[in-house]
Amino acid sequence: MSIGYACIHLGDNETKFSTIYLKNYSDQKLIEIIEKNLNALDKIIDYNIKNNIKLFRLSSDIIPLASHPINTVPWWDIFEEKFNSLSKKIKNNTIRVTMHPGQYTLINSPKNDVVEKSILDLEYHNRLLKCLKCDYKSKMVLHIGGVYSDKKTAIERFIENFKKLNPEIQKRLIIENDDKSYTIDDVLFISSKINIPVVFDNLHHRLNHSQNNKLNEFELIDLCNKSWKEEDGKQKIHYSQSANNYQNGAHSKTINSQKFVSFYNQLNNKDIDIMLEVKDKNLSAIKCILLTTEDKKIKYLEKEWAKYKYYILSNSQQNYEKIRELLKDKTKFPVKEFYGIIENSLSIELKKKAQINSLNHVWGYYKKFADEKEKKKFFSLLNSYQEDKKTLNSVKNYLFKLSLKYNVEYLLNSLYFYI
DNA sequence: CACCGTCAAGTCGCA
DNA sequence: TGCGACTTGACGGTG
Repeated sequence: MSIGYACIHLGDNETKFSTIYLKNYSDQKLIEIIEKNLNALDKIIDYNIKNNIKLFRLSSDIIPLASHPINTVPWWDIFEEKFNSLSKKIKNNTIRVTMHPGQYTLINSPKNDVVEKSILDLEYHNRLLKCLKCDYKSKMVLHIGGVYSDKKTAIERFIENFKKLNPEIQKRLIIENDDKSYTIDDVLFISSKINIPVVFDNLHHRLNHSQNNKLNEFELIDLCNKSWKEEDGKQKIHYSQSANNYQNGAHSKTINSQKFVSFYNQLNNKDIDIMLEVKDKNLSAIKCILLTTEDKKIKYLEKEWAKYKYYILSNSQQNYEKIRELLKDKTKFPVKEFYGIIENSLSIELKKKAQINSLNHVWGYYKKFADEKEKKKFFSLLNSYQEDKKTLNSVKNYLFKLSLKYNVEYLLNSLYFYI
């Protein structure tokens, strides 16, 4: 079983993907951006290896404007060497990569041009996976698409258009229930017709399910399991929690560890891959991996603590002390308590006065290095923030710059500037 | 350098 | 008929 995250990586600015707009398009610029993005991907893969994250969704944005006619750059040739080295890393570390074409990729649209463009987009996704020499266990997840005021016909169109796809794409595609139109019943029905795997998404299911189906989510996961064949690899599901309330499909800031563990336990040790959909991405992936690992060593929690500690300190002195106490006994592995306290700190919205206190606190780390000009600048920014003339982020950004300049490692390696 | 409107693409629901 | 939500961050023009 693997737990993974989607596309974006937190905690390192060099792993950010860049893009290009039509207005400013040039081949040269595009090539530079692709190179930058592949290097970012490389760093993300390294991070995933280091943190034992074996499941990862590649961003569709690695190649900007990938299926747009303006882009005629043969990037698969230009970056062949880079792709080869990436593919080795992925393979040697048995990472399963997947992709998820976006909301505009619709093979069941009644409009021909929409379908044609969608097929081009699917071809792009397949091509990228091929460049990385991924086998057919590397899947592309697709939603069914629109309803177009006639669901039955829209489903038929999906099935008919699927049958016309390139067999390579057919072997990669898996289908997922969505939060508005197609329930898990609909998706299982389509799967029964075209014989491809089904991804169960728990949050979409909660927001959109048929009243007739009395099965609970774990029984449905079992049902979906039957759609996965040997050559498809392990069954994959999407797991997320909603940000605020049951009406909203927006994903939560972080995974609540109690809820996750309860869900996980009800899976009864089934060997399936869980793709997390959550705003804090890799952070929640590591959390969920540690919450469920058999390898219960306190050093993993200590490593996590090193990343979180300055943020927690800036947010809650009390929680900071609690965790220090918690990690004293080196023979234990208090993972649930640990993340419980972290989550508590993350949920605290600091008042301005407390924010200023914590900014002052962080400033303490540079005091020794910073010159008079930098000191002046910091306090002027702080003052502007106090008077609502500047945002909190502008002060934080300045401190981040100082961290880079003076290479204050413990702050650069911490999540203080990223969460 | 901070701020903020805008960005390739589709569909749906609602004013 | 047209616009915001979906979900999202990054680009890049502006002041």
